[in-house]
Amino acid sequence: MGRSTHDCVASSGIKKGPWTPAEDQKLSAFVQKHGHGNWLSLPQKAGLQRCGKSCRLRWRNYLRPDIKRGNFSLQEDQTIIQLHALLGNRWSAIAAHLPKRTDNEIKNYWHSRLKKRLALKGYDPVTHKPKTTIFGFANGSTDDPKTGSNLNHIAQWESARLQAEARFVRDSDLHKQAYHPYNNNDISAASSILLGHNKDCGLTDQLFRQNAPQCLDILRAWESMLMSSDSKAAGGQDHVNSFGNHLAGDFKPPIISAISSNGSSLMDCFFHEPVGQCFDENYGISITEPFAAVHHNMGFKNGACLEDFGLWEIIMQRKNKLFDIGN
DNA sequence: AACCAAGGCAACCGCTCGCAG
DNA sequence: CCTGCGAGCGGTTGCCTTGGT
Repeated sequence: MGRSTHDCVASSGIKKGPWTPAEDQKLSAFVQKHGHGNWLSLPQKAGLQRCGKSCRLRWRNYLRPDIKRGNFSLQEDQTIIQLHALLGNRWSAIAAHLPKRTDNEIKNYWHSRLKKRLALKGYDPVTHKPKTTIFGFANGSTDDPKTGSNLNHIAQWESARLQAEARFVRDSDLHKQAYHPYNNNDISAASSILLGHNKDCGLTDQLFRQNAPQCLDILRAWESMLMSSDSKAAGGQDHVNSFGNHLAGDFKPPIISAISSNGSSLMDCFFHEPVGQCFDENYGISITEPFAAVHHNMGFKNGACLEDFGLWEIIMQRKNKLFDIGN
């Protein structure tokens, strides 16, 4: 649709290839002074021998003042891998969760580093599923009944989270069809809420609150159960505390500590980015707080990872099932 | 020192989408 | 509803750098 006439064509006078510092200077100065306005007419106004599309790309991916360059942090790695598992190759949506990073940079980083890292660990970079399980007891069965019980519990927890995500994505689509302000970034915006980014979403946030997605019901139930149990004497045998106690005697899972110490809600914990020590180094993906509790209390050595215990496969199976149903 | 292969990254290309007329 | 325009997105290309022989 009206594309070819506006694409960069190899016509005379239009320069291609790497940008020179002088060109960068011209473009930056012009955009910062006048705004970009119409990209197609910008090159002429700015005195550049480039096509508008090239200018736009250069500005977006390189010259914009709010761009962060340099190495990706551990947390950024985690976020990219998590979101790629959820969103696939939707780089712009992924970039929406990484402030100051461009979609192009993330895409390049994925192809040059993360994809290979996953492959080296034995994971399919497309499906994020382990190609094989180390101990051969996938599907939730383990030789250790206690461990198996714990893992099932964790799997339920993560399954609930994934279910919430899946349902929210569907809800988000409905909102979009009816009156939602999102465009094709709707999923990323939804995920943004889920992951605790973009605290101030304006209208989006209001819609989110007013329309209280059903997917959060399960979390509210968990939260109320947890809050009531938290007010009880320590050592109660309710669902969640027994989870913590069962794992390591007096150990209090970090998710509970978070609620009592800083007032965060379960929802916050559930959807918030995991803390650094919850990072599963072997897989290179973050895990939620309850996972960390298990991680620490089961005495996992640094070499252990989720799929070692058949857990990751369970989670991904459930996740795929949920999204299949949704679509 | 020269050559080559691999990796990283900026830039390009082709397509799609949303919007306005 | 149709068409054209402008912008955005994801895949691909090609240049430059680095490391190995």
